[in-house]
Amino acid sequence: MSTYGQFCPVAKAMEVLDERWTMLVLRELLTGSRHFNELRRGVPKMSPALLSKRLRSLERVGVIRRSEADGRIRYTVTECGEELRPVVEAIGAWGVRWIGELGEEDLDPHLLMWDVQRTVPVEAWPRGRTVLAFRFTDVEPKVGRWWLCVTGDEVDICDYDPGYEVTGTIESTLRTMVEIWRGDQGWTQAMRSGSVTVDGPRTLTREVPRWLGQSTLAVVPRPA
Amino acid sequence: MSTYGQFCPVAKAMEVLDERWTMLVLRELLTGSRHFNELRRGVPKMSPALLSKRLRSLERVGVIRRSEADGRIRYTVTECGEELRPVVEAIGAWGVRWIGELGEEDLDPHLLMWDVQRTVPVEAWPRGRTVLAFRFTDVEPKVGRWWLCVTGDEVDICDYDPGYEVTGTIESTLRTMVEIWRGDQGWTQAMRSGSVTVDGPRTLTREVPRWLGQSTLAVVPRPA
DNA sequence: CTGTATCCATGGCGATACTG
DNA sequence: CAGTATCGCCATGGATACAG
Repeated sequence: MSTYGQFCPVAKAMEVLDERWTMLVLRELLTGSRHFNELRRGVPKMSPALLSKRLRSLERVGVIRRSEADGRIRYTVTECGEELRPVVEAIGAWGVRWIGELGEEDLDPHLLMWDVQRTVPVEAWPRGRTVLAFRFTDVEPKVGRWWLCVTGDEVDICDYDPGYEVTGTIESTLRTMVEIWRGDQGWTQAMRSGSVTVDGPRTLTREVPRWLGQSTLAVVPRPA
Repeated sequence: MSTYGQFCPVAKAMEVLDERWTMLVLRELLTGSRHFNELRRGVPKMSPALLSKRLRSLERVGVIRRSEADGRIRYTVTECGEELRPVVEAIGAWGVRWIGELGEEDLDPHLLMWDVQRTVPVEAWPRGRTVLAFRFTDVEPKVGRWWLCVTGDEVDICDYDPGYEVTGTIESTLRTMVEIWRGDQGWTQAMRSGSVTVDGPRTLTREVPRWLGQSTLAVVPRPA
């Protein structure tokens, strides 16, 4: 961790926070990830060695606590770490407002479906098993087909056909789905314009937007 | 500028903001610096080449605007940049609360006196010329003696004796003065304990704390 | 005053494989 | 599950000098 040689609190804070990946690890911790491999899912392009190193840094500074429970290692956010939530939120709000352009390389389907999976409002779904298939038309089939299975309170995401009867299929480009997730465009607009199509029972078109969540930053108003 | 390959707004924002020095340059811009060498005074340990590079990045993203006025180049914060103020403030507030320990290398007297100079509440000072001498006992004399001259609205800081009659002398370690500036400890406490001594007319002891400013983050309450 | 130009070393980080 | 180990690159950024 290199230093700035300044006593300014912003400088002292950034000595920790400006290291590559750190803020994203923090984001994961603050959204509830507590185990190593759980964190990895949120930052899949980060090497495990580096993640390990960052976790140590954060522990040293006092942002997280490392403990063992049930034979598993658990990382929990301390009070000090919890107070970084406003920082992460402020950065996110600024980012969603001012960094609108996404490169192709930002459009990671695994990340999107992982986000989708963990924000499914199960209470809005039917009680029995419901399977929603996703089809992204602009990426190679291997990462373009997903199945979201909701059974009671249980939510599963698969990148292979789990074999259950499919209730409906959502088709769009990956980019469109990401933009909807981020709140850059709305479901209704996208469906009306045809950039998203929902195949299945007629009622599904109305259900889908209520069955799927969005980024917490989607509600942030955009600059005029 | 390296990328994270994530569509998350936090990730997209950090692609810009996590580069070394960027947040400190931003801090300077948001506190009113508009010219290259003015910015340099705020980040003296940053090479001019790198500062130039960062300014270009920030301009490309839309955070600042580069313009020419009176034959000088001027950097102004855009609306996009202005909206980073909450981010910088949140980071500063967290930093002053949780990163208390300062290394010797953080104690830069030039930076401190530059800060002191630009936050002098001139209206609290006498109308005529007043000169306050600073003496830091724990650093080499070359950077341990300073003269703060306030004449009407004009404030000057010198690292050499300007020759005017000295109204009073403040003596302490550099560390103590930095801590007072940051709000880690109060003037009254420091003077009572003897870690700061004020030499001059008897009233000066009461005047000095009102003549000198503090970091804007000094008022942030500290963790119990 | 406002930067550029150049050079060089470092070490951060990415990639991959492997382990208790 | 939760990391280590190793390796090697190249880009970052520090230093210095110089220019319009």
